[in-house]
Amino acid sequence: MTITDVARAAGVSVATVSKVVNGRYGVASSTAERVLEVVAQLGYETSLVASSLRRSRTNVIGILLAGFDPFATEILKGISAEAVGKGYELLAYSGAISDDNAVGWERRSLSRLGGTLIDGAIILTPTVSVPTSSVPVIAVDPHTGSGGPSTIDCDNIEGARAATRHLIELGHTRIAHVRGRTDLESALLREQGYRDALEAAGIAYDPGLVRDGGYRAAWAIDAARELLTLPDRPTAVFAANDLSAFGVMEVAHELGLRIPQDLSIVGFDDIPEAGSATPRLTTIAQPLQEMGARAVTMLIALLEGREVEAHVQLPSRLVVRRSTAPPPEPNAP
Amino acid sequence: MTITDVARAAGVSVATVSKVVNGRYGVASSTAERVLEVVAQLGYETSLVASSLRRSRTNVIGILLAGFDPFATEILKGISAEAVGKGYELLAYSGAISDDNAVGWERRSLSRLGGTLIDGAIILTPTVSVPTSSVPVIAVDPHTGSGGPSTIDCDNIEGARAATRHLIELGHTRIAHVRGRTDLESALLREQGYRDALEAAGIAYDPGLVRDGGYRAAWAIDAARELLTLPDRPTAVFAANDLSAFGVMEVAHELGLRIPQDLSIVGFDDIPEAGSATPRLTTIAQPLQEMGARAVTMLIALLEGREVEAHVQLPSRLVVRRSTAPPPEPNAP
DNA sequence: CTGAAAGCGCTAACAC
DNA sequence: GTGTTAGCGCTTTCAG
Repeated sequence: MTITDVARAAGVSVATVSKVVNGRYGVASSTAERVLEVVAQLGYETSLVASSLRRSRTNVIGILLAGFDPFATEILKGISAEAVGKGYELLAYSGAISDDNAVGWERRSLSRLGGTLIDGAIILTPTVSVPTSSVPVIAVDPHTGSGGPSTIDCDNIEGARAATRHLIELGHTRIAHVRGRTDLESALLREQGYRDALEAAGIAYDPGLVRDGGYRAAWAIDAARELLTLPDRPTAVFAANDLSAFGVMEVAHELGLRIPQDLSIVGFDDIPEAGSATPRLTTIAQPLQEMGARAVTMLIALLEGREVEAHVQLPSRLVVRRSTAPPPEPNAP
Repeated sequence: MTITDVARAAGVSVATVSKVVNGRYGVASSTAERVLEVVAQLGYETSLVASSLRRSRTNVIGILLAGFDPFATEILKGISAEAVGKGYELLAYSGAISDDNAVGWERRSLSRLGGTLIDGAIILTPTVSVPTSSVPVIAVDPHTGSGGPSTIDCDNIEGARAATRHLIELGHTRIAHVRGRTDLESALLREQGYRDALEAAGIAYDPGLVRDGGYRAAWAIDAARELLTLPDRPTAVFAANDLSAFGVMEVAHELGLRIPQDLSIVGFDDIPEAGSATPRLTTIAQPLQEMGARAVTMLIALLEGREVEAHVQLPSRLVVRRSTAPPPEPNAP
């Protein structure tokens, strides 16, 4: 089903079909009518690939991501809701991820799609600072905050402080931290917030209570196993994201520790799964859908030649559920 | 950044660059080395668009959907997890949806991407039976069960029976149903299951207790408003999906009805949001991620020329949470 | 108003 | 081993 088939069936040239399909002027209405009829009958639809190779605009917004995890899909929901009715198509692309290309996928994806297929891109959690590209770009939860494209994130440092403070206020003093992906700024900021809150409460920072979780449940499980089998094990864990928190919960369960009686856990993100975990996870909520919506608004502004802020930060918020409680042995005065 | 730039910089022809980049034989290793160096330096990446126009295979799996809603994203998670390491890239595409193209988007998307950009497609909840297409297709939660591509769904009818039976066993007799999208087979089957269970319990089917919800919260809200302001209002509602159930919950709240004391609600799907609703929603769980995973397995089989089942049905399962309880005034014996 | 022709970036025959 | 050439399906001048 190509434009040539249509042209042949309608008895006109491909050029004419192209004009009709794209609503260009300079075609007799009788001809246009006949062509449209054939188009409808044959079910012809212009090929995105071929037209994007020739055209400068495609009205397609690309969303570049490393995989469809709960964090990414939550942002996608916001993007999708905001984009509806705006005349853009959405194309979420996840390149083939393997170990040797785990870093730098966003640059690869961008050059693979950019320039022709998509008019602009929203990149979710880029691992490296995104290079100046041929198309406008918005980065969500970016690598570094300066120099690159406009970025959107939430108040990571204050969120982490609030999480840690919550545990301190419950009476915890041995608070572990399962760190995020150290190549992301958000992970660094969350660790910083954790240390800030500790310091503000006069609790000494203990590097032995911090482990890498890489924002992934699998890694967090290893981290948690080390942490929770420590001679003087922590009574609370602040995990850098909800997925890590789930990993910690799993290990706690395995070890026979009750949550929250024996171990308190706080996550970060507030993905929908957090609310339905057992017990329901106390966490720091990021307005993920709103972040996605803002990304769309900003990208469309860019596409229309308007200026946008270099950086948008949305507030984070502590959501107390059932995974946190005072420590088993209250610190006697 | 095109292949021509690389060729010029390396002092060779574009054909040679193409051969090197694609690992074809017939290039001196010294030349290959030099080209690779330039490629790395310039950060060149072959354009998906251009190569797909020329090539027959792209190693890209397309996922065609109407929008990134919780149902679709849950399946995407399963697809993504299953596809990792299999050498395929994922491209989730949502065309610009508007009112006049709400039906038939899958055919349009398929012809827009098919043939060149993607090797095969997974279509989520197609509104019409998918035509024979140029590429292999798997449909999830399809329109009709026969004639078209291979399909995947869950046991909708038994799920709906279980949902209704659960309400009946709690003592409800006035059970309303908020119907799904009537263009989808799953919606029809769920209504059938509802009627089956009613009949099995000797409860007369009352058409006045059934309303269209279109699988959408917004529509379900209208439906619920009618249902819950009925003179002899139902004491329980079976909503065709979780999103509709949320709509019903919202109206109940608005009307001052307590859930589950005054009104019991059962949903369908068990999206992550169901577990974190207040109260937590009793629902029929579909193995959404597994359905996505199976879709990938089957599509890859098709791409490799193997045969696959025409239809895969996975079990559904009642998950009792806090939104269901016996009716306010027990039916006195 | 219509069609012929060029060319988007790339790959695959085929010459050299 | 390497380069030249012909298209993939489409849009866009530019003649007719």
